[in-house]
Amino acid sequence: MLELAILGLLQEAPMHGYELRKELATKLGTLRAAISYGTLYPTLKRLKLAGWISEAETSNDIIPPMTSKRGRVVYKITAEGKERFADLLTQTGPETYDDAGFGVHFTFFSRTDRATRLRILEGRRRRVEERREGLREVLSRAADRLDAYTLELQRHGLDACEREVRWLEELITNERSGRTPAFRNRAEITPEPPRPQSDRP
Amino acid sequence: MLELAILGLLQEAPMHGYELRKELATKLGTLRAAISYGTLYPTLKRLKLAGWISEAETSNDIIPPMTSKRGRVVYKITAEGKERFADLLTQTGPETYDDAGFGVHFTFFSRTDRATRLRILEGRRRRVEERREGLREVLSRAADRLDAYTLELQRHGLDACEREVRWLEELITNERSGRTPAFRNRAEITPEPPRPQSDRP
DNA sequence: GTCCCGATGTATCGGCTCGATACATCGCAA
DNA sequence: TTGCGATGTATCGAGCCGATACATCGGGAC
Repeated sequence: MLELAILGLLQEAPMHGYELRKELATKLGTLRAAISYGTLYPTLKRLKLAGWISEAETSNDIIPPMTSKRGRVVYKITAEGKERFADLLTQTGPETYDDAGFGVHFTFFSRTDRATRLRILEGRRRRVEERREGLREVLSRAADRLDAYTLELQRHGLDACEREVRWLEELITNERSGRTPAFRNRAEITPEPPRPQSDRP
Repeated sequence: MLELAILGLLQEAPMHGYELRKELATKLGTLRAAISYGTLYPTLKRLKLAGWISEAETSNDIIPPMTSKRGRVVYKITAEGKERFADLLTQTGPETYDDAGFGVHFTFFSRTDRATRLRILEGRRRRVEERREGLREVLSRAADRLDAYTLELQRHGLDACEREVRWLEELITNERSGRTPAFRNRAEITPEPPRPQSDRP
């Protein structure tokens, strides 16, 4: 999964490890806090060894922010890497439908075809529905065996599942009807009834 | 975290691995699908080595469903294990506030004191609020740099965060006002005030 | 002036966890 | 009678995280 994410980001621009991590954090921030270095650097090594990525020349610095030339290693994607990316993006397995896998695939949805998008959305929906049914099962069958806190947790989980299923169904409908980029057609991000902190002068 | 969960379950009744896994799946099913055997059995070994749990005699079978005496190993918690459980339940660190840790702690909330419950609820709220702020940041600052799908994912994540914060605040209010077992006051799943878990014939 | 801290940057190590796999027994149905 | 699914214990490889180490740079405190 991390492999897919790295290839996807490097396809946009060459980057070094530190930058990749930050980019990963903002784009995939929905799923995990940030990838750890203990994962990132060995993976970069592995991808380089496999030939999907290669070190870019440090001479012409594409990246503006930093100045001098310490150890910084800039990677770029290779032609084989692009093929690999396309393959990974299209291939689906069970791991495609859990939180991390779905998030990464979804992030790169604009780079794949509608059929794949639909397949993944429906697979994810199936997965969440299974979880939902499991929770309903527990709540209806084992409710008397569980204490109030455990029950409350299950209810909250059930709620989240139902909400996600609805979200997925909306997205699926959009895909089917041709409106590719899914979203709330509201022009703003903030319906947000009360007044949180969205005032910016 | 798994350690805490196992000790908690074994405090209710002696169990063997397979049973623990099922119990884990229903009680903590909200967080993860089910713990894998590759994790469970080594952990049981480790806990036994540490002295927190011990093998129960297979002679008198406490568990009704199964019959004969294959390899089945039934574990029970030791006195040291109970202390350990109480410690783990009270101690809080950063890992207490991520999904898995919070879920396990919450599941055993009825076995700890109100002060600890409040501390954990507030810690979790802080954590989710941080994530929420991060997402708002991205949505307001980097919105033009991201494609529609990525944005939609962030929005969905933000939504989930806001929802969880509201849920946590409700729970915190309940705790503060003395209404210990948190719940929707709907009668549907039994208010459950007068029956903790101390019934064993 | 200098000294320390936080951001930038690469890298490794131990430990937890998962998924796959292997092996073995039991009850039941084709 | 055969064989399949549930029950049950156990190991292995690989991915990932958190902690840690090391090194440079810019800027603010003193």
